[in-house]
Amino acid sequence: MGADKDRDQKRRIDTMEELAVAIGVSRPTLSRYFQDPERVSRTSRERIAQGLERVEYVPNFFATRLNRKSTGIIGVVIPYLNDLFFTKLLEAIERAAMAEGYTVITQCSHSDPLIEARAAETFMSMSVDGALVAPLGNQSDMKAHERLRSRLPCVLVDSRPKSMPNVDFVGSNHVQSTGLATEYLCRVGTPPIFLAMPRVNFNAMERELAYIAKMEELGHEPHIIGTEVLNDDGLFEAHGRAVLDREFAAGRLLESSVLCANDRVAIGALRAAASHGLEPGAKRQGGLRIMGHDDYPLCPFAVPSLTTVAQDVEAIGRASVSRLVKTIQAQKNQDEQIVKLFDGELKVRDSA
Amino acid sequence: MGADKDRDQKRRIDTMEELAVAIGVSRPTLSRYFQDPERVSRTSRERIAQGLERVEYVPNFFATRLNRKSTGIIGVVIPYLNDLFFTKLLEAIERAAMAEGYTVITQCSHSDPLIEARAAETFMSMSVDGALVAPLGNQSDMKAHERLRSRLPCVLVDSRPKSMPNVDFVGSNHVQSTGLATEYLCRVGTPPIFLAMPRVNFNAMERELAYIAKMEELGHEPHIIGTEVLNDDGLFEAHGRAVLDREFAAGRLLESSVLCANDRVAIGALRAAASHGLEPGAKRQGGLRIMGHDDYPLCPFAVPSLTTVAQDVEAIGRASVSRLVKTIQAQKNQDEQIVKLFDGELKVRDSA
DNA sequence: GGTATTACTGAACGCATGTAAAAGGGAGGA
DNA sequence: TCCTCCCTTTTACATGCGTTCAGTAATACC
Repeated sequence: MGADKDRDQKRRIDTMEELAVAIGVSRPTLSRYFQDPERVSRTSRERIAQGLERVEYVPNFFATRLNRKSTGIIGVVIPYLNDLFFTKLLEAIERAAMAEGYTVITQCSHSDPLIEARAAETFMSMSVDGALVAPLGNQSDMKAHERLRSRLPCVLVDSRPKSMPNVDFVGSNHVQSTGLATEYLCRVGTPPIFLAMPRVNFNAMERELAYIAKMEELGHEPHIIGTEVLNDDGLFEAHGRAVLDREFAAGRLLESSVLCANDRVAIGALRAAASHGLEPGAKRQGGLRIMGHDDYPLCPFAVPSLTTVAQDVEAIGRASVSRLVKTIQAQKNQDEQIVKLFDGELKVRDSA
Repeated sequence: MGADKDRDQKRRIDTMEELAVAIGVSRPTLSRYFQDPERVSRTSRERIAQGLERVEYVPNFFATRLNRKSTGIIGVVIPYLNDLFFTKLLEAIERAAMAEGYTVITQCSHSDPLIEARAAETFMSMSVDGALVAPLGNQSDMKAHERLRSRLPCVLVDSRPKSMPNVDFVGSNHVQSTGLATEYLCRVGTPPIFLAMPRVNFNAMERELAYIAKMEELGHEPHIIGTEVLNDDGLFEAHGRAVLDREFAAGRLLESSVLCANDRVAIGALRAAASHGLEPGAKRQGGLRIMGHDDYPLCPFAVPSLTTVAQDVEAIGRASVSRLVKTIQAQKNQDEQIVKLFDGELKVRDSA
């Protein structure tokens, strides 16, 4: 009977005040209990625990946050969702933040600077303890970013606008990773040309420059294609396919090494190669090779499987949260800026 | 000068009270202005607007929500992020909700019933106006779902647990879509076998059953493989590859039509086919065919490009928001339950 | 047994805003 | 000029809970 009553319909209680009279302790005692059960005596603790079994009560999120010095919330801004790189990053961030005891509120910019700026406003109005920002890129509203930074601890993730050089940053070492890829391709075949992506973010430029630097270091002539916008849907895959379709149709690059700015571009490139009857791969000495960057989750399942250089997304997520939490707990903004770059790791598969 | 001052450092104001004295109107007038500028006189309106130009002020999110009848927030629960289907759904939902003037708070279950239940708790404690729930599946904590439903308007999206039959639901008509795919494959080649996915959610079962029904309707013997869990990473692609690797290695299914439970499984299947030197496609009459379900964004870029049946994700997102908003505005829960299913659309490409 | 110390509790106040009711103020009509 | 009506503003109270601090009970010590 009692068990049935428990299971079926507990008495619903809306405020801590009601709960206090229902259990027979004072409201402040309950407040302390919810923040940390150790802060009340053992007897009260047990009494409250038993009381909570018999009722249905959820503390009001807004009321609890309103009057606290720390809201326990971390805000995350990401540019868009339809990319498995960002979703992996987000999952890593959420796991790390959860482990540290923070609540994560994510806002997606949907590639729109206005929405990104509004997300910053939202976080300020929520008094989040800190923010992790993967910025849109050149189009970002820098004033909004600055306001956010002036109010609360911020860490940039993945991409770092040149216009905000003295902010904490966690991302990939593109000089190393792109250099590694370039070097690998030079070693196993002809020096690569670089299939760029439209310069929507700063990583795009960084990788281009890293490619050029490594090529010159190795004594080769750099050659870049695909910086122009060819398709309007904004899909990286469609871009890669369009660029290589054009080249292959003109009889160019049929025996080249092609280093793509990222894996999604490379997947489009693979598609174009297949359409033209080409089989990119390490097996054919001197023939067409296609390589990506990032280690997108689908790489092992591409046809042929895509050789790439992996970003350590998990580590980037963890490190960014770790740094942010440290800054938050230090109260004031740390004096020295931190820039943490993770090296890429070669993933040799079939395509190069 | 004045412009410079504006641009550089506006006076920062923390509370509405301060703002009121700074501008010279009463605080409640400001409150009404922020909710709807039309609710104050034109003179006050202009005065406030001018005043806001000169200061930096963000209303406190928690305080504004605390004492309102409606928080203007819609909560969204999705099972995991590393799937472009859900990210597309989420984008559609966010766009639609934004257009309706709602703020969206998304919580990801990370495939964990505990986290899913906690997300429900969070939404209750935030007094969200309503919730859109894409449930985890069989493992979901049904009691948590029920509590959520008893407190606020809910609409299930994408997947509907059998244990909650009388809740509003918006999703795909799998009987129609899977039937369409089955029929198509029967028409252009040999009757398909069905490559299932582990039965993590209810759509998996629905599609299996729809396949069986259509096969029997057409007078063919249904044949299902891949219901067992073969790999531990939980990736659909790896599952599809593992199942077909095994079959092909045993010399089975080399000339069959294979209908995959979803596109990610199919992408793994394509990978397995390539590994065994097979070229699935409509071009070879009577030969191996592979077809998916969903129209995952990468389908056109697969090698060969993947024939599939598209779910209208955009429509599902819009309809779910629309229904939820309607329920919210009707105050009380609507009497009649609504189930809205969208038909799938055939996307014929190269693989089948 | 008495006193000093500690641990815990609860009354009172504060938080930043929403909101209903009362006061104000201006226009229009007599 | 005065009064009424309508709209706006203001006053006052409400929201649900964090937090401080004085008071009290419990414990330790002599």
